[in-house]
Amino acid sequence: MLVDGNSLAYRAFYALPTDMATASGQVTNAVFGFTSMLINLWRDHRPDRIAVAFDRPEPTFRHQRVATYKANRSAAPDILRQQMGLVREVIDALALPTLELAGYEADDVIATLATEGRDAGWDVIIVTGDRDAYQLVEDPHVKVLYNRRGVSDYALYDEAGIAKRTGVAPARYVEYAALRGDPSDNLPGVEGVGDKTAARLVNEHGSLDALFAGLDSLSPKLRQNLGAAEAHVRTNAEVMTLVRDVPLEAPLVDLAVGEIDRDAVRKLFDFLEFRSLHDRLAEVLGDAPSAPAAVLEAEVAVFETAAEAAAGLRAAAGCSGDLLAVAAAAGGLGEGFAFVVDSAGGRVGFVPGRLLDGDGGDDSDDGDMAAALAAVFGPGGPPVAMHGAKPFLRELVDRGVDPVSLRLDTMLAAYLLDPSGDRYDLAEMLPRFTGLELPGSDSPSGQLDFDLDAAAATPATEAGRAALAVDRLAAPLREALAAQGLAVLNDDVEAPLVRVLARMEHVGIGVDPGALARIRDELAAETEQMRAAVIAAAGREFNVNSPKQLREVLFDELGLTPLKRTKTGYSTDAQSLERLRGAHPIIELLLDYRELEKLRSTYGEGLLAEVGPGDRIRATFNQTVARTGRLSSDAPNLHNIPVRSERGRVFRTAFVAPEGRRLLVADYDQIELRCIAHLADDPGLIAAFEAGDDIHTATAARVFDLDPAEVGVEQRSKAKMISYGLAYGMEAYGLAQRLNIATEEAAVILGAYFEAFPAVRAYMDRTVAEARRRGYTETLFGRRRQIPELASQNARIRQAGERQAMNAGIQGLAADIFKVALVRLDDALEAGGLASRIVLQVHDEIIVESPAAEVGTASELARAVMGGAFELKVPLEVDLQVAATWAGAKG
DNA sequence: ACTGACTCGTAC
DNA sequence: GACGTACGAGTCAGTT
Repeated sequence: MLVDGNSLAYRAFYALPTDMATASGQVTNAVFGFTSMLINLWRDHRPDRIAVAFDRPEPTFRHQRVATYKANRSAAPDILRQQMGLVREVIDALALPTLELAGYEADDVIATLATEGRDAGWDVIIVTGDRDAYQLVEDPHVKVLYNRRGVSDYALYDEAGIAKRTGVAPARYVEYAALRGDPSDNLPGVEGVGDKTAARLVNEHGSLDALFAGLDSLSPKLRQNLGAAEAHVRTNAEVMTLVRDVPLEAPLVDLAVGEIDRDAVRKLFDFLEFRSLHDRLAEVLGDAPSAPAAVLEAEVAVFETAAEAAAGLRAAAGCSGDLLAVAAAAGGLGEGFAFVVDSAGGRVGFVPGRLLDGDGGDDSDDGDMAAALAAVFGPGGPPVAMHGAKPFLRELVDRGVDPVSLRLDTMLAAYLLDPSGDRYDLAEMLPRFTGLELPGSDSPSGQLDFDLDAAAATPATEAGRAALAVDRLAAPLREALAAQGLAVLNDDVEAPLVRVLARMEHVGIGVDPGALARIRDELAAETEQMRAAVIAAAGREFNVNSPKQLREVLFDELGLTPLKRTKTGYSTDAQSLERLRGAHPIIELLLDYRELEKLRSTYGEGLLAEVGPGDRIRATFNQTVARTGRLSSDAPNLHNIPVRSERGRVFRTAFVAPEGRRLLVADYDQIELRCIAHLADDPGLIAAFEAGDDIHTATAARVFDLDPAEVGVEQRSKAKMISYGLAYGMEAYGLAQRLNIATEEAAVILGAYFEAFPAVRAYMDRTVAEARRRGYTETLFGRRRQIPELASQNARIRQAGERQAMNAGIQGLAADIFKVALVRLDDALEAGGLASRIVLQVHDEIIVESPAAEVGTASELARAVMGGAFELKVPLEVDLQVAATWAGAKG
């Protein structure tokens, strides 16, 4: 078996996602795919010998013969090249011989050995993704195993197989390929000759000599094209013919397969985190199955009395050692929580919830328990590690304990290491970072696991295992964070932010349910009227909320012209309806109905359903959801409360400060555009901000080369649109849609923008290039985001990845700055001894509920803290409003 | 009754 | 195909 190493690694790289990486950040997709294929090949074909051939970087005779040979090849991405060394290490560990020779390609080496093997009567299988090897196929001894796509789809071709695939016999493959050309090697074929014609010509004439001698028998066009191309077809043939007598040092028979160094393999596979591959390899080699991963064993002691529990907690609080690992029971603090008592011994204590609720025994030692909780989690307590700590912290806050001691949240750490996950659970993380498994998880043997412990798992054992898992994860995660430059972001921003968010969730924001209900009721009455009007205009009853039924009405029955398609049919979205305005009275009615119904259902009904005790809404703020580092909000989502439309904005009047208090609304002015100015270091954009005037007017002045006083409304609006679209990688087409102008015109404006702010374009290009090279983007704070789409072969997916890359650095930096401001403002309000509380945040806006007497102080703090959260090359300006409701004085 | 895909619309 | 990041309401088809 002769393997083309470069070809296989290349295939593997493009077949597998580049977010496949070890905990320390080494991308492994190519080396994984390569290794996986190698193991499969071994398993399926059991060769007596295997050798792997590699290309050399030096030019070959082909480059000398054809100056443009492979000139169209772009360099392999860094993240592939990095892995070639690892591919070699895998081969070495498996003790397979490798071959390479300056001046020759891997194919030539393979051709030489294949020829030698054939002559010696051996069966030879050539493994490659390069079609040139087809010429080597020869019944009955030489076959090609051609890797089609992915890492597991390959076909074994004999002469008939090659003939079926190409239309010619292997012996004629070179002539055929010379005629059709090889775009990947930058060898053009004959104009007008593709697969089919090339095969026909070769089959009818045989050799190139015969073909060119018999041109007269061909159609005029073909004759002309062939005649014109004769020289380079002959050159193609020369270059495509593989060299069968490469001067190798040793003959085939000496290509001994060495003894596999199982220790080295284990070490390397451990480093690469190839656990399943290691098992597969062991199976193929007939080794005894490797010992199943060690199972995490926690010895859980359940405290029976409050006094016992308090003593245990105090002892834990006294241990000034490493992180104290804690885990709540699945039902939350009310059900109990566990903490690690003895890390080395795997001993864990569990405090049942009943002890916390003053039900702990004959004597009432609630005070004792509360004090003990505070001693562990409050000021002066030991550093604590948890997994997904926020709900627990929230419950502590609910119970009057101020939880300040969280240092590591393993879920947050996993998010920081790779924010693209959709969930971060302990059972998955533990084996990935430690080689341990939680009891009851699927065993690698694949057997059904009727684990009695798992079946009988109680809240105590579950929480105990979780606490110990957190304990075991702490060190490797800290290492991984440090290795990826994420330690500071974690320690100074994300981990402290958990408490800030827990406090915000605890406090909630005040609402006026009466006002909310009135808004809802009015909307309900109006939507009903609008619904009736739509039905009347349609001429029949139907469900207006159903896009499917609406499609039938608009496009089948009323005969309106559809403008846009969705996956399932014509689109009825607002943009399409807008363009149909005037075509039928129903359109206007529909647009009004949609607006009102959206407000009624999502915000009217939705918000009322979330009003809690004290007339306050307590949303959940998610810290591990948004891929860019932003926060998200749910139950309810308070990040999309309407503001742009008059009707929608009314909901903000229902978000109120209680009697005697005010809402202080502080928001960053143009933070993302300021981030762009800073990151791009664009003198023009920076100057536009420093001028302090209206940024969009200043931008328009530069783009259209005008005095700011001369900038018209239209021009300002165009500049504004570009500025907003910039962070999202908007193109001319998108701009044209927004401005309702021709794409060509939009392209001109966009061109003028980038001419006025050239460093912005340079920044965008640089960002994409760097992300493509590294496989991830990084904000100034070191926050990473993996973008595997950048390596996609699909242009649409790749371009989407490019826009994500451009956006991540910008939106991410704004998010970093904002989070710093949140943490510091919460601190500052507390340090100032104020009763003001942060009650809400919306990406660039912080809302503080402040006693009337504190409003001045709180405002100053907010402006100072937010404005000083990070130093950019442009000032960070903060707008402040104080009002009784979120609607405020002005927008 | 539940779930997930889909469409649509709201925010920054 | 064309503007990034979220969440949620409602419809609809399929499953339990």
